[in-house]
Amino acid sequence: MGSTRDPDRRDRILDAASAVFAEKGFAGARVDDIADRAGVNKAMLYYHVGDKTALYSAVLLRNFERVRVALDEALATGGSARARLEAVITALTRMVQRHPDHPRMMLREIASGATSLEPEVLAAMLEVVGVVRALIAEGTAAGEFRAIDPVLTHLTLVGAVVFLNATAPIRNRAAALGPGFSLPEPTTDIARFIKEMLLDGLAADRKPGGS
Amino acid sequence: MGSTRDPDRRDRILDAASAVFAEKGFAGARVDDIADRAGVNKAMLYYHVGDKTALYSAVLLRNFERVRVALDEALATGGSARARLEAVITALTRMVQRHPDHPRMMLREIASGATSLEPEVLAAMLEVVGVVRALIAEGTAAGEFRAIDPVLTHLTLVGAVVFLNATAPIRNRAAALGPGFSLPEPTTDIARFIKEMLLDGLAADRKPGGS
DNA sequence: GTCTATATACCGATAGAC
DNA sequence: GTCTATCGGTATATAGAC
Repeated sequence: MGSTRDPDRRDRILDAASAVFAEKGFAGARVDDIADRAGVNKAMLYYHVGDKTALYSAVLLRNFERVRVALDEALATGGSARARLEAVITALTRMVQRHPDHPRMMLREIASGATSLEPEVLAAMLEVVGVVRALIAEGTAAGEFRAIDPVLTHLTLVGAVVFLNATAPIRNRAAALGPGFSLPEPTTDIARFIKEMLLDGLAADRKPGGS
Repeated sequence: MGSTRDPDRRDRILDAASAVFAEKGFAGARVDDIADRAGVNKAMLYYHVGDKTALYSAVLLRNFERVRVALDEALATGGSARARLEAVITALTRMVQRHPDHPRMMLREIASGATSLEPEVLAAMLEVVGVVRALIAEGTAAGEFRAIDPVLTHLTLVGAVVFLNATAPIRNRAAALGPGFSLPEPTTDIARFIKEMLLDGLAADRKPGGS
C-alpha cells in the first residue's frame, strides 16, 4: 500500500473510486471506469489497492476521516453547546457540499442495511456519531437543550443535512417538469435553515429568533 | 399487462422485485433472483412485465401510489394544519415501517441523482411532494406555522422519517460493537419524536409541550 | 512496478418447443 | 401462455512478458 512511488496516485484512485461508487453504487461501479478516471492501468489498481471490495472500504475510511477532522475543528471553536452544535451543522453542510460522494455512498449503505460494511468502517462511523451524540447529551445536561434522545436527534440532524443537499439534483429535474419545485436556493442557506428548523425546536427556552 | 390469468401474480412479481431492488439496488439485483422469489419462471417475468427497467419503474409507481393513498387518508382527518401534519407524520412513519422497500429504493435514487427515473415515476413523486408542501404553506398562511420554506421543511420531515427508520439495521449492527448505540426503541416512538422535534420548531407560538 | 492479453464466470434477454 | 436451453455481451480478476 505505502510502496507506491507516486504518493498522489493512491489519492487519485480513491478520488475516482469515490466518484464512481457514489454515482453507480458498488454493484454498478466498473473497475475499468475507476482506473480510467484515475489515469492508471487497471492491473496497477489491483496491484496497489487490492480488489473492488478493498477499494470500496478504503474510500469510505478516508472519507470518514475527513468528516472526523471537520467535526474536531468545529468543536474546537468552543462556546456553549448550542454554539458548537451550530458549528457542527455548518461543518457538516460544508462537508456534504465539498465532498458529496461520501453521503451518497452512505445513503446506499443505509438502503442496503449496511450488511457489507466492514467492522473497521463501521467503527470509523461510530466514532463520528459518538462525538455529536455526546455534544447533544452535554447540552441537555447543561439545560441548553430539551431532554431528548441524543441519537435520534443526531440522526434527524444528519438526515436533514443530507436530504436537503443530496436531493438537489432530483429537485432540479423536477423543476423542469412543473413549477414550484425548483428551489436552486443558495447552498449556504441550507445550514441556516437547519439551524432555525431544528435548534429552535431543541432549545430549552424556545425563544423566537434564537438562532 | 392485464392479460395475466392469475391477477395476483403481477403483484407477487412486484413484491419480489421491490424486496430485491431495495436490498441490492438496480445494478445489484438479479432477475433470476426476483423470478425465484416470486415463484415464476424467468421467461414468464419477461413476457408479462417486460425487461428489468420496466420492472423497476412498475415497482416504484405502485409504491408511490400506496404513499399517495396513505397521505390522502391522513389529510381526510381534517382539523388544523398542525393536526393534519401530525397525521401525515404518523402515516408516513407507518408506511415506512410497513413497506420499507420504497424508502430504501428512493434512498438509492437520491444517491444516484435520480438520473434514471422515468418522467412517469418522477411525476408520481411530485404529486406526493406537492400535497405536503401545500399543507405546510397553508399552515404558514393561517399563522399556525412560522414563515418557513415549505419544500425544505417537507424534505426535513421526510428525511427524519426515513433516517430514523432506515438506519435501524445499521444501528443494530453498531450496537454489537459498542455500548450506547443500540436504540432498538419501539418504532411507534419515532413518530412521536419527530412531532416533538420538528413541530415544536415549526409552531408559531412555540408553546412548550405543544404536541 | 507496469502493461497487454486473456481466463473465467455471470447475467440479461430470447429463441423455440410445447 | 409456459418453460428449457442457450446465446451474446460484459465484468472481475490474473497470468505472464517486460
